[in-house]
Parts: sequence; C-alpha cells; structure tokens
Amino acid sequence: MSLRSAILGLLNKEPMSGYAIKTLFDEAINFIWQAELSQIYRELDAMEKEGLVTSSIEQQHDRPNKRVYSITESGRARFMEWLTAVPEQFLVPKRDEFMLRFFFGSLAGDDVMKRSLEQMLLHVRKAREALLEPMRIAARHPGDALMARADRACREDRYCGFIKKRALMTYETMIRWAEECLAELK
Amino acid sequence: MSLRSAILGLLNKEPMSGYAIKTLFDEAINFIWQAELSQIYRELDAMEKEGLVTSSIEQQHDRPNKRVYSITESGRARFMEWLTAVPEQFLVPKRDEFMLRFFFGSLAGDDVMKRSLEQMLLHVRKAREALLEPMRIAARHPGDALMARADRACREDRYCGFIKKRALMTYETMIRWAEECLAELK
DNA sequence: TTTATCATGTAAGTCGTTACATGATTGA
DNA sequence: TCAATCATGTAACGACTTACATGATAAA
Repeated sequence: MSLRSAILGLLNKEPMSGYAIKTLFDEAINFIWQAELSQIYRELDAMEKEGLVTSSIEQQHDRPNKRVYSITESGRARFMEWLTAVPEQFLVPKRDEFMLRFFFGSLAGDDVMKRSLEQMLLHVRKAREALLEPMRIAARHPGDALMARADRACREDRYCGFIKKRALMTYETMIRWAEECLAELK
Repeated sequence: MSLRSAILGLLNKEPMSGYAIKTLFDEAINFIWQAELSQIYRELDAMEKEGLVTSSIEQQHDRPNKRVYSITESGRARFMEWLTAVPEQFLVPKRDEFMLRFFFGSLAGDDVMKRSLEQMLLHVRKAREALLEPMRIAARHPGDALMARADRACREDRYCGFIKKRALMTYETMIRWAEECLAELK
C-alpha cells in the first residue's frame, strides 16, 4: 500500500495527471520508489473507486487532453494516518542479483568477479555524478532558475536534502566496498 | 528467475530439502535474498518439471520424512550460465517505505521524524550486532565448532566475507546518516 | 503444557513488469 | 523524417506474501 501513500503524498501538494506523477517519481524519488505508468494508472483508478481521489478531464489544444486527479478529504486523512504511523520496517528486504552472483563468486572465478566489480564501479560512479551535478549547478548559480522542478522543490525542504545525502552516502559506500574487494583480489 | 539461480546454487553444493534451503536463505544470504517457504516449494516443483532438479523421499524415524532435491546436469549447466553471464543491473531498484515517509517529513513534523530516526537506529544497531557476533566468536575461538553451519562455510570463502563486509558497511552508513540527521534536527 | 523445530504443501490475493495499442506535437 | 515528449489505458504474466491445513518430536 505504499505506492498508494506515495501518490497521495504527491497529490496532497497539488492535483496532477498520472503522467505527471510518473515524472515526479522519476525525478524526485527514484532512489526510494519507482513505479511504471501502467501501475500508476491502475492504482489511481482503484483509488478513485475508493473515494481517495477524484478526477476530471482537462482540455488541451496543443497536447493530448489529460485526466487530472485531486486528493479528497478522505484521501488526505488516509495519507496523514500512514505518514504518522509507527513504521514497522527499517531494513528494506532487498533482492540483489549482483550480490547473489557474488555469493557464488568462488565458482565463477576471480577474473569474472573482477570484471563484474569494475562494471559495477562504472555504473555507481555515474549514478553518483548524476546526483551531484544538480547540486553543483545550484552552488554555482544560487537562486537561479536553471534547476529542474524537482530540484527547486527539494532545496526548500530539508528532508529532501536528507534523502539526497543518504543516496550519496550509499553510493560512496558501494564504491569504497568495490574498490576494497578489487584490491584484495589483486 | 534469480530465486531459481539461488536455489540451484545451493543445491550445486549438496542435495537438500526445501526446508533446509529456507534455513540457508535465512542464515547465509538474508541480506541479499529472501524467500518464503511456500515460494521455495513452488519453485522446486516447477524446476523438477523442467528437469533442473530431481527429488526423492528420505525416510526419518524421529522426524517427518523429507523430500530431498538434487541438481541435475541440466540444472548445473543452467546455473553456470547464469553465474558467468554479464550482469545487467548494478543498482537494485528498491522500495523503501521508511524513506518514503521521510520524503514527506516536513508534513509529519520534526518530532515524529526524530522518533522515527531513533527507532531506526535501534534496529540497525541491533542488526549490526547480530552480524558482528559470529565474527567475534570466530575470533575468540579459532577453529572451533561453536559456529553455525553457515558461518563455517563462510569462513572458507572470501566472497562470503566480501558480502558480510558489504552488509556491515551498509549498516554503518545508515547509522552515520541517521545520527547526522538527528544532529541537524536538534 | 506450551512453544520451538522440523517438514510439506495449497490457495488466494497483492504487487510489479512487459507487451500491446493509440495518437498528437515538437525539435533535430 | 525520425526520435522524443506528452498522454492514457488494457491484458497477460511473473514474483512475492499471507493465510490455511497438517502433524510429529523435543525441550522448557
């Protein structure tokens, strides 16, 4: 039911279309939550049936019309309930295929694993750069409008900053780990 | 299809029952992969139909009989194929409800979030201790048989050590992050 | 006596991915 | 002219969880 909460949280700020929700997922919380458009549309549909949101068609001349969803009082209540509830999970159960392969690393051999680690380093360093770039732009052009919507919204919110920090720390830990493994394998 | 690979990888070492596989999941790779018993039984069944494993009933007097699965040549080939393939995912897409709540932290208020962080710290510190304890035992009693099966198997395998190291580094990063957030909120 | 461990399975339901279908506008 | 962005949806499938059903033995 967390997808629901995520959608309600975004709609809590302002009404928007399913497509816009998907964009925000990708821009603002892709490190925390992802969802396919098809899943979002299905969920919005179910939520409307339960009275958590309402929708109406907005006519557009230059683009396809869109269905704009708004949160209802009932939806807002449901969201606040979830938001202030005591969390029961702190360690996300994850399924990491890369690490699973690593677990059987001895069978694959050190060379295969070394290449795997190097590939992984490339990817994670790239992700780290992608995260840092908007921060650097913001630092160079303070108060500028060069930023993406999500980044502007984030600058005003300390919790958003906490999340970015965690993403950064996580990437850096992964990089350090991979480097140390590689050093030990050589 | 990674659950399949995980199971094949365990059976590659020795034949065992579904229940024993579940135990190994929990003991050895719970940081990387988890599966419910029902899922394991279902998967074993499907794998047997595809000829990747075979099974036979082993009679036991003091305990319920068990169905012991063995990997076939076809299964072994399938496993090695997966193991040496080039991984295409390095960053696990995760869905973290705790962090999602955090994203809407401003709406919940600092007090709620502070309590949430403190709770999280308790859990992660406990998980870190649970990970470190067998390591300490191994250090105090070298070559001793006090260890759990999984820990003994792990000591002989450097990749298993890499995985534990990553788990430890991850926990420590989470702890550091939470502490810094708390400091900033006070 | 109750709980934990060992042991296997079925059924229903939820959540998530992938593929398919459609179509307008804008910029390279 | 081709790709990208905007925009909405359906259908099928795959993966995972939860609940249910059963039952033995051993230890606290």
